[in-house]
Amino acid sequence: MDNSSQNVVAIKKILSANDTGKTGGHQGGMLIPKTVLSFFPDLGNGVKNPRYKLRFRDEEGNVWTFNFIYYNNKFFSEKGKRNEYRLTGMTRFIKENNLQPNDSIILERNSSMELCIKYERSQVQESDNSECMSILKLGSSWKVVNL
DNA sequence: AGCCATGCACCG
DNA sequence: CGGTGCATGGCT
Repeated sequence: MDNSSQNVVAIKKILSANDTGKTGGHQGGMLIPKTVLSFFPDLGNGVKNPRYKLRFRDEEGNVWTFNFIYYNNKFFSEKGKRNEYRLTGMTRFIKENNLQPNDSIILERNSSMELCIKYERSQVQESDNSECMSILKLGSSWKVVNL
């Protein structure tokens, strides 16, 4: 095995309200805390606002393209103050999965360097449809019966 | 350092 | 024209 290139395989980011767009922001993505940067390819600081397009596969097999951007104008202009990383282009992913603030997004890299994305809910879903659609865990002697 | 917010460009 | 993302300012 050769693990010299990457040792961080999975990261988890708890979504802020702004990340999900709930606060009226339309930045379309989330901030990447520096503590989790080693998961991502190095963007360097040679140019202003460098970026990569990264493809992530979700658990249903859909592929999403997000932009990993380093906003670093702090190092390129007198008045620049930006020095942070963001992953953008996630609006549709967040909407389709109905992700809320405090939910988590988990990014993983498998052995072939393929990126995957999944999510984890920390809040109980709003009880609009709690009547009949709770998650059901089936034991081996149970089966689903259609009425 | 991280999160909130927004004017504008682009694109369907 | 509405939704989306860029780039950036500002607040905590």
